[in-house]
Amino acid sequence: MTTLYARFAAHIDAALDALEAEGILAAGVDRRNVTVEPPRDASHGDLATNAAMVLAKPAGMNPRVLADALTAKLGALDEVSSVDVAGPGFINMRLSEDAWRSEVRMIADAADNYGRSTMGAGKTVNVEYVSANPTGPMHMGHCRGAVVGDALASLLQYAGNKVIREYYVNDAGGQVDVLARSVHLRYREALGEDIGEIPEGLYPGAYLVPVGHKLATHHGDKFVTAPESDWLVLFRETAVADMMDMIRADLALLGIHHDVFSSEAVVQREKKPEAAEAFLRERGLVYDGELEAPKGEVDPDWEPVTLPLFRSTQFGDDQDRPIRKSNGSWTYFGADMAYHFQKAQNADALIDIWGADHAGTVKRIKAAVEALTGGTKPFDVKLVQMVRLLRGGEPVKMSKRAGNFVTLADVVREVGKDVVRFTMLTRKADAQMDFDFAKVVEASKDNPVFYVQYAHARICSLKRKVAEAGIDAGTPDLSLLDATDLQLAQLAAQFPRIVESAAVAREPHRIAFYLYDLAAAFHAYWNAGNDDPERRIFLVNSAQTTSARLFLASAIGQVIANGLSIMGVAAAQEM
RNA sequence: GCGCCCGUAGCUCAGUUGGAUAGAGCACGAGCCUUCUAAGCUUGGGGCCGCAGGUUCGAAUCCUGCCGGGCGCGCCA
Repeated sequence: MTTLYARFAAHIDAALDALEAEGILAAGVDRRNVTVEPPRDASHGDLATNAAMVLAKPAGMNPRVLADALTAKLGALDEVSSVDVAGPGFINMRLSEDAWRSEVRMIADAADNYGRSTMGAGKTVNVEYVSANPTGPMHMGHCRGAVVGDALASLLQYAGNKVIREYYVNDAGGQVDVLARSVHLRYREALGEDIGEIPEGLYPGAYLVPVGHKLATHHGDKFVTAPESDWLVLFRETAVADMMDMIRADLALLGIHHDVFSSEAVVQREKKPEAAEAFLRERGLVYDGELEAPKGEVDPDWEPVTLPLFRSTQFGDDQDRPIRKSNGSWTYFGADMAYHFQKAQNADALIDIWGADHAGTVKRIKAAVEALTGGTKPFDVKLVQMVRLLRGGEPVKMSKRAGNFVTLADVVREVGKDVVRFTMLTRKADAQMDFDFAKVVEASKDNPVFYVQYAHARICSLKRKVAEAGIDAGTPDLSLLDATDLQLAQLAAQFPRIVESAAVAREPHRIAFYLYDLAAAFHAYWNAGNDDPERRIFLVNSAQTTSARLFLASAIGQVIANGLSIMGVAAAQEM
């Protein structure tokens, strides 16, 4: 038993096969653009397909002729009550009520698995997200990418992919040396020294105090006056490890757990960049050359230097990119390139979630992945736009310098994990968004989190009431569901295709918008009972109808719960 | 100067990958609670989908050029 939309896609495919066998349709015409969807206007029918229009031209046929031939086949199906051709060649189908009833039953049978797809065919997708520098706690700047990446990973799993959730720890650059020096100050402080103001350029945050204490406890004062070379590595590794513990704890507050943490330092220690460079040099994709002077503001200190450059212009970049600095060490890009090569070894496809401020480097890394994998590993970079933090419409002031940035932990503590996660998914990732502390906790339909939760809570409440009344809802007679009831089923039946299209587009926000629509339809259904008592779900005088409608309502609740689970949001039992 | 993203109702945003008469919420107007959660529902007005061309049966969606906004353009990370 397959879901309704999947089944009709198969029906249409079979009908086209039959037409090919009968010689009506030329064989081998590409069917990829054929779709089955609900028509925009419900008066057109329950399902529509564009098959005739899409296939007519490549098959050298008149769309109406093809549509008529298809119509004859589709009209013969038991589930179809009527078919007609409209406009330029749309085929509109109206389904029997039993088709929708059986979909309701299917939701109940599949339960937590309703909407799961095999589309991903078990292919492994590596999703790299967060990857915040290990120099302090998570702040709100990291939040959206974290939620979008995590929800996308869940979505892909739901759509049939194996998923690796990965975090790239940038523990090899200059910023972790700065971290180590900042910790050295805190270490001296822990030993009783008055360190005064934290100098410009070091991390001022108090979160480094415990790291200093720990080092003081373990090592006493032997590094106080020692040269930096004696303690830098130890302090750096200790600090990074502690920062990563903090970050993991922060992510756990959002329900986020990565499978793999990859260290940039380890990538370098294992000579991965050297291997990548050698591979690319062999193919003439790395060469020694000079960079052009930067455009825009003229830097008086600019001097041309010969560096090993990756030929990213060959893949559409504006400029070839250096993989090593003049001192011989790896650039961020040089190491990152090797890191992506490493990820590609264990996955069929790669996805990175980046902040929009890194948009400028997308081309070079895509170029590198293409060069290193010969284009065999699809690789997407999803950019996540900035979030503006507001409180009652006023921007929240933040200063990184002063160390008073808004931490993720604070926000989760204030408004809750579910609100943060849902809200972050109520916009396309590449659109800027506002996050207003006042609005996201508002209990109104202005706030989609509550609106969707409320629908689920109402359904749960209903189940409790019916159970308390001692009605046996075990074997409902679904023939008691009428056309009005079944409209809800039609919307619920779309869930599997929403999951698939969201997974293909890599846009988890579509789940949020769909759930909002479904919740709206349920609230309307519920309220119909306020105007007309006969339309209530719980009818005291009819256990039969009550159990049928409760079965339907439970199915809606199931779909809401499944959607929320993809988003990582709890389905409220009561509110 | 160059690159990326964006431009849809007064405001905040969707728009099923090119489909039929472009949709929600907020705000504004008019209604709906003795009984399943009114934290809700019903209903009205409101649009040159930034502009101009192009591609085709068909464009908010794809291409080109403008206009306007955001982000980014170092051997940083």
